[in-house]
Amino acid sequence: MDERTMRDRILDAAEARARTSGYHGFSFRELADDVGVKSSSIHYHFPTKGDLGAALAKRYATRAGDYLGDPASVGPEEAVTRLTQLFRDALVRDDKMCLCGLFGAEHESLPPEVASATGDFFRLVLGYLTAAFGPRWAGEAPAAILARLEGALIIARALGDVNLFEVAAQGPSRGG
Amino acid sequence: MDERTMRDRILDAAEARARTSGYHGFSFRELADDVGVKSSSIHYHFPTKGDLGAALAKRYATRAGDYLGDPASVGPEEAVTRLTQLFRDALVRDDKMCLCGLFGAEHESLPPEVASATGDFFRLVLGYLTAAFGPRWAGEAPAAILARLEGALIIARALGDVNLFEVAAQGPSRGG
DNA sequence: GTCTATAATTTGATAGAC
DNA sequence: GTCTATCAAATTATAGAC
Repeated sequence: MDERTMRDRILDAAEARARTSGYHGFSFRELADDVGVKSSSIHYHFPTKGDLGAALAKRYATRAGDYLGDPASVGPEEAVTRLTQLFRDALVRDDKMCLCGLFGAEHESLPPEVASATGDFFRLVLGYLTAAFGPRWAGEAPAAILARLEGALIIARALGDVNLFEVAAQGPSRGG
Repeated sequence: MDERTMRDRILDAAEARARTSGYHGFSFRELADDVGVKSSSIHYHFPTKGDLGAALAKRYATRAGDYLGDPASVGPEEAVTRLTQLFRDALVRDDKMCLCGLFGAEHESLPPEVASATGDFFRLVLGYLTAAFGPRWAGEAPAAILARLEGALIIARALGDVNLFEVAAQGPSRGG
């Protein structure tokens, strides 16, 4: 049996489509077909597409935060390793974009509540790295690390070459 | 007078919208209104949306190549400087995404001809950096530099903070 | 080359029965 | 909570007059 709530099943279907096509690239009808209900039932759980998009970004950020854990107890290297693995999972395990990377690229065309929740994801990750690095950190800036991972995902997927992600994710520290 | 050809006026309007909303986020009707014609006239110049999207990505790549110049005559530092300025212009001057960064994120949901032309942009830039760096280059990999710039654009726009682009674009070489 | 007109489909969203 | 039925608007695209 499917133990997920209908709300979660809808969010799962929406996330899969949004991470492939973006906010403007999926419809309530498609989600309804994916889940096996009618589109009016989707509207019962999420009155508007903006509501759904915002819930999508919020759940995505919450899950990322849970995966990354407490920055105070991981240390700088482990923090970067965990974040890198989060993006590698998106590429290899899910074969999908980072939801908020794609929403971030569409930022100006999103309903305000979706744009806001997308921003929260980036603030969460930057805050995580900043906290894990501590005030004495002299290495690559949190924004540079996160940017590299978002971009690496795009390039690797656009060129169909997983290794390009590893090359880009490796960053400045090239063993040699 | 407007010296641009109708084809270019359409591409200009389409680029502005695509760089804000993505491939799935604009319509022929909107472009027609922007340019001041009917949507059937847009179809005369670009029979399908895929034709338009591919032309968009091709023109974008060509212009980027013209801006970057011959890699054999610029040297590694100047090559990175020029590429960085290309992305800074997108953020500050245009207040738009990189067209191919957004198309790349939507890659799996694009018509084949658009996905292909988008890939050409990334191949062009990576080839440019690779050529400018030469075989003895031991610094940051071309894919890492390009990834950082694409991601920096997304993050800076999503958080409405131009300085985040500069921080991320700065990369590993932090003067201190 | 641009227009009017239109086709066929899809979109986000609502009303009301069950 | 899901359904049927429906809406008004928008979508990509085509046919044919001018």
